[in-house]
Amino acid sequence: MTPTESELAILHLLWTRGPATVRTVNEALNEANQEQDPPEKTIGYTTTLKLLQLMAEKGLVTRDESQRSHVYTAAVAQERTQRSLLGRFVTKAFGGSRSELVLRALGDGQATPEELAEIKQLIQKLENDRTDG
Amino acid sequence: MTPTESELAILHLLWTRGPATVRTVNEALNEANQEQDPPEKTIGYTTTLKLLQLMAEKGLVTRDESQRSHVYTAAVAQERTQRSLLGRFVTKAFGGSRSELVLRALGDGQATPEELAEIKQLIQKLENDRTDG
DNA sequence: AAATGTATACGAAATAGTTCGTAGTTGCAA
DNA sequence: TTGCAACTACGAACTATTTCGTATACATTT
Repeated sequence: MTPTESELAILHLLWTRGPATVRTVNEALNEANQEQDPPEKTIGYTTTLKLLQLMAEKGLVTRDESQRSHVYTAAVAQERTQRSLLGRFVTKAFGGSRSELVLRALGDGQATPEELAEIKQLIQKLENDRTDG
Repeated sequence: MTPTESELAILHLLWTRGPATVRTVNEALNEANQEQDPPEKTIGYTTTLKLLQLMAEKGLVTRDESQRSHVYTAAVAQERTQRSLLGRFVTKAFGGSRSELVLRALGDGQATPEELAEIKQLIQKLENDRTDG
């Protein structure tokens, strides 16, 4: 089951901050929205609640109802989800070419030297794996 | 103006194949859909027509009405559009981390040696630019 | 125990995107 | 000059997603 855009924003919060209540998620979403330029409209509490309820139905999150404030936890793995979304995205936006996507991602001068080094290492490893095996 | 998913599929055709009529676009879309697994439902002619009309209104394409069959041309640059979509995507799916996205894109063994070499070259160039300038 | 604040549940409106039927036009071939 | 095939225009249905109002329950404070 692939998350919608709003659902993804919530998943990302749960992945990075761990399990959370509706209120926590809602506040975090709105904080993130305010940091945008231009800032987005504030999201109502019940909107976030409804989204989390739908996500629970879909199996994207689980919830612990033992407390009055239910606690939601991401139920899909970050890596797997990102891979799947990336696959979709690269198909739609780059005609399936991963390298085109990577070139575009690196090609606007946003990447730090550390990031570049990290990626270079990964490529090295991939090339070695190929010649070894 | 940022294209929807369907609009993007059309833009991609126009970018790679150049200006086209509704019929050409429609047939190309359906060909692409059939190659999928599982194949998608065939898209009706008037659906594609309507999409192109909406895209023209939004300024995503221009059209030449001098012939009976109007000819549509992409009106937004591929690189600029891809950058903008990529920015959105990396924010939503990777919390803004470009390198995470790149690692994920390269890390599943789908990239060919040629692609890897190409990317290595780009990194080299980026690093040189940095030390030079 | 009443009032208040904070929860969940859920229907339904609002919005965005996609799809197509139908009407009307145009060009061409019989 | 009639008929057919292919075209555009456009309203409206349909789907998916997001948003929120309202009802109701629970816990805490007064």
